[in-house]
Amino acid sequence: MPPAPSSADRESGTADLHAVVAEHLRSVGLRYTPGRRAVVELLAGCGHPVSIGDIERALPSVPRSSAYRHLADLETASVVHRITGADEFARYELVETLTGHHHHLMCTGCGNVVDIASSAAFERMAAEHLDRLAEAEGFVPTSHRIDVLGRCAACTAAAGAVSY
Amino acid sequence: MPPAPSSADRESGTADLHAVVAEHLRSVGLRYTPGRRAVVELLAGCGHPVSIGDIERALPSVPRSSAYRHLADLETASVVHRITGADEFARYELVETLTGHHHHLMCTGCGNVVDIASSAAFERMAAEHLDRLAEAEGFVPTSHRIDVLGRCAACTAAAGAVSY
DNA sequence: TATATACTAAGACTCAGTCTCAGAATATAT
DNA sequence: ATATATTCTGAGACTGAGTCTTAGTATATA
Repeated sequence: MPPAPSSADRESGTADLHAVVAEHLRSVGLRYTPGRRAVVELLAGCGHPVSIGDIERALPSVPRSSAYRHLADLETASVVHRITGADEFARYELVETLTGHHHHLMCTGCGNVVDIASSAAFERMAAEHLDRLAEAEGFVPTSHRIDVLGRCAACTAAAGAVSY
Repeated sequence: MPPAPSSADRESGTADLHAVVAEHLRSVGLRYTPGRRAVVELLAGCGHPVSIGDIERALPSVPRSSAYRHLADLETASVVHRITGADEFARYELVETLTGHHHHLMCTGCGNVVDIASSAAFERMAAEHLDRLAEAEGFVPTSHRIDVLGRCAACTAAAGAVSY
C-alpha cells in the first residue's frame, strides 16, 4: 500500500485518499456515502483537527447528529482519530497513516489546534525513551501524544490589548 | 480509600504542603476549609490524577457539587491542575510546582492515569525542541504535555481473556 | 420488481459539569 | 459577647456536548 504523502501535493493525492477511505469503510461493512465523503474532504482540506463547531460551520447541510455519526463510523473504520484539546471540545483529524505522524500546538486561549511535524531523530529518541518508561510500569504502550500548550499568535495579540 | 502512602517521606512533607496550599488560597481571598483540605489530601496521598468518580468514592461525605467547586477553587489558586485523559472524564492532580514535572501513562482500557518521571536530559532536549517548533508557528509556548497511551497491566491481562 | 440492508434527519435523551440560592460557618467590628 | 459582613457549603435545578431512537430514504442484490 502506498504510504500516502501528505501536505505537498494534496490535490493529486485526493483520489488516492478517497480510494483508501472507501476501502477502509468497506472492510467494516460501511459505504462511502456523500455525507461521509464531505466530512473526509473537510478533514483532509483543513490540515488541522476540527471541532464539531467547525464542521457545522463548514458543512451547514450536514445535521449535527449525522456529523457525529459520520465521525464515529469513520473512527471505527480507522480513518478518523478523535483528540481532546486544551478546551472541553473534542476535535477530529485523519489518522496518522493518512497524514503522517505529527504533534499538536494547542492554544489555551481559543482552543484551536495546529499540526506540527517533528524531526525523525527526536521522534525515534522520544519513542524509545517513553516506551521504556511505560514498560517499567507494566504498561503496553501503543502510541504517544506530545502537545505544546500556549497562546497562538492571534490570542497573544488579543491578550496584549485586553487587560481584563 | 485506604491510606497506603507509597513513600514514607511523604508524611514529613504534608505539613509544608498544607502551608503552601493555605498560602496560595489566601492570596486569592479563599480559606483553607476542611472540604478543600480533604480534596488536597486525597490528591497528595493518591499520587496520580483522580477523577470525580474517584473523589466521590474516597470522600463520600463530600457532595459532588462541592467537589467540583473545591477543584475549581483550588485551580484558581494554582494548587490543582485539570487534565483530560484517554476517556471522557476530567482528572485532577496537584500542580507541578508541588509534585515536580512529570508525564502520564494513560490506559485506553480503563482510563486510569499513572505518573511517570522522565530524565532531566530528555526533558531539556524535548522542551528545547518543542519550544522551537512552537515559535516557528507564532505560538508562545507555556508548557508541554507528553502522554503515553496504552494498556495497563490489568487491562492487558483482561484483554487476553476476552476475545470480543 | 421485490427484498434486504445500510443510511439519514430530527429530535428526544443522557449525564458530566455548572449555576443558583438559602442557610451555615467563620472572620471582623463594635 | 453581640452584631455584621463575608465566605463557604449542600441540594438540586440547569446546560449542553454527545448519544440513541425512530421513521423513513437510498442503495445493493436477486
